[in-house]
Amino acid sequence: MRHDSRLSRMLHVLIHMDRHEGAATSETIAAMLNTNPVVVRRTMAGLRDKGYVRSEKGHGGGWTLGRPLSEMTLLDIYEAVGQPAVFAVGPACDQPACLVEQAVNAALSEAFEEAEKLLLSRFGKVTLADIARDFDARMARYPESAARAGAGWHT
Amino acid sequence: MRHDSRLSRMLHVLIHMDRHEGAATSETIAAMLNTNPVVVRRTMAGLRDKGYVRSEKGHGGGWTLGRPLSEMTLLDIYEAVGQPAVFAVGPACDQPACLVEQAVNAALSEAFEEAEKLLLSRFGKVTLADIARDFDARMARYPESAARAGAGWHT
DNA sequence: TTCATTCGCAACAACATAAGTTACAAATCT
DNA sequence: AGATTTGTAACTTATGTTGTTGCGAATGAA
Repeated sequence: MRHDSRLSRMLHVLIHMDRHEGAATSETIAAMLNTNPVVVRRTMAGLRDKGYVRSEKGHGGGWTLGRPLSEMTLLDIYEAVGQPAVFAVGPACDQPACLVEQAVNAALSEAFEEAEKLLLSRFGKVTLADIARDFDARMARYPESAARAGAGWHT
Repeated sequence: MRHDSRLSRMLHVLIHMDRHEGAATSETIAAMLNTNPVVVRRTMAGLRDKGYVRSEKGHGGGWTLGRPLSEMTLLDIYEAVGQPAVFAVGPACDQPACLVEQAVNAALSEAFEEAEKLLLSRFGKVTLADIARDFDARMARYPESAARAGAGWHT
């Protein structure tokens, strides 16, 4: 099963937007993510609905941040992109009549729910500003990449 | 993304096999899982390779347990079915040149790895005998289902 | 006003993967 | 020999993410 990369992509975009003056068009963002402007609009729509970004039509329009990175957590963005299923494995049947299967589902659910709880709780504690800070640290460590990274919109 | 149900199915089958005398054919198992004999053989092949089950061809052949349920953990079976990807969400790119994306991947990986570690560690602590015991408890609580559940091969 | 720019959205195609199916060979037992 | 049963390859189906096309609506500039 190919995994869902929307969360990763949106985090990437948001941090770039924070480091960039003015609005970014879907076209620009798509080039950065190696994808299509329509995919960008589709995915960013969820973030717009929650107020994390704003969009403007027409000349000079595009996408801008709706609030500072310090006020967005991984959990916020995860939810804004549609709370995709966390796990790629799950039960064969949701309401099995078979008691064996019920016991199996119970054992699996318990483990999965615990792991999901941990994951989301951790997501809730990490802000995009934290990631941006890590980016700054990486840029300081690798000055040869810094030129590219600091030059605005890029890969 | 539809999830992978192989782990769930194999746990289900193994416990039924434990409660059943003699070999079970792929046909019988497939009927129980509402699937196809070939899917059963394909999935059980992994368990056979690890010795959790044995298969015999020809008359009176079929599948039997290779060791007691108390000596199989959820982790064992998870690995035997091919260690499917645990998570349905992941990075857009595995080796990004972009330092922002690297920072994003690092933040996500850290959270995912921690959750996966917890999940697999928990899997390692649960034996199939534990699940079978839970099944016994459920059967005691719901005697009306017990007749069906105890009658050998069923759904 | 007219025109270029840009988002919004519906509809459809491409692609990946789990699951289901068909067909046949090989092994085993009666 | 013949029936049963697994082993496996090849193909099809189903589902979900991603990619693409097309067109409408809004915005700003000339």
